Amino acid sequence: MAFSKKDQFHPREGDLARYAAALAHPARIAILKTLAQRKECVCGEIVEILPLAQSTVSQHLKVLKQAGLIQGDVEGPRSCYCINPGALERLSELFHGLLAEMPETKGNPHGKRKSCC
Amino acid sequence: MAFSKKDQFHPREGDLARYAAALAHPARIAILKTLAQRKECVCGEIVEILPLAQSTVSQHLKVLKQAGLIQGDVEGPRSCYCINPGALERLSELFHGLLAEMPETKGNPHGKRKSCC
DNA sequence: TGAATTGATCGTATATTTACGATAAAAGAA
DNA sequence: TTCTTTTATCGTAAATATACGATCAATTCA
Repeated sequence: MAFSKKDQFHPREGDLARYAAALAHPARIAILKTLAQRKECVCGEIVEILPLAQSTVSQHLKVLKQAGLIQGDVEGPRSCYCINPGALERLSELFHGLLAEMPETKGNPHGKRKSCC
Repeated sequence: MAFSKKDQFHPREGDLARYAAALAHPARIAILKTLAQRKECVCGEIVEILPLAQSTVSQHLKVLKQAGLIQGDVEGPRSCYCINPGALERLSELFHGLLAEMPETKGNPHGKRKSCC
C-alpha cells in the first residue's frame, strides 16, 4: 500500500470509519463498558479485568483516546480514564445518519433476501 | 502478535467489534451508501464511483460480505450486490446495547468533562 | 468459434494492528 | 533519599489490512 486513500472520501464517512476502527476490537468495547460501569476508572483495574498485558491495555486506551471516545487524567502516579459522552453522541449521530439511508427491513426481519437484483 | 486474543471476550463484544471492523474504512461505508441508494448494485458501478482500483473494490466488497452486511449474486458475467437488512438490524441492536450502558450526556452536550474522577 | 466484458483471485509491497516484555518516568511511601 | 507503585513508551515480532497490476474464469457478443 504505497499510500492510504482514506482521505479521499466524504468527511462524514471518514469520521464514522475512524470511530468504527476504535470499536473494532472487543477489548476496546470491554474497556468502554468497564468505564461506563465503574466510577473508579483507573488503568490498573482495567488490566485486572481484561486478559491482556498491561502494555497492551495501555495501547488500547491510547487508541480510544486518540479517537476521542475517552479522556484520561493523571492522578498522581496513576491514570484515570472516563468516557467522553460528546464523542459518543457524535458517533451515534453519524451511525444513525448511515442507518437512515439504508433500506427498510420490516418486511424481512432477521433474514437475508433471496437475491439482489 | 503470536496469536489473537479477540476470542477471549464476550460474544456480543466480538460481534460488535467484527461489524465495526467492517465499517472501519470510508470506502466500505461509501459502498453501503451506494448500495442503499441505487437499485442497480453492480460491482462495476461502484468501481466507477470510488477512487480505487477494481481489485481493491472487490476486496472491500469481500470484507463487507464476510461480515454479513451485504450479499452478492452472480448475474451472468457480473456480480450484483445488495445490503443485508437483517445484519444491519443486528448491528443496530448491538450498538444500542452499548449506548444504553453509557453515561447520560444531557448535562454536558458536545463537551468534554473537565476531569474524570 | 473467437473476441470482449466482467469481476474474483493471486502475487506483491507497504502500512498498520496486536501483543508482549523491558524499560523509563513520575509520584507516593518508608 | 531510596524503594515501590503505577503507567506510558520503546523495541520487537507476527498478523492483518490496504492498494495495485496481472491474470483467470465465466459469460456474453459478434
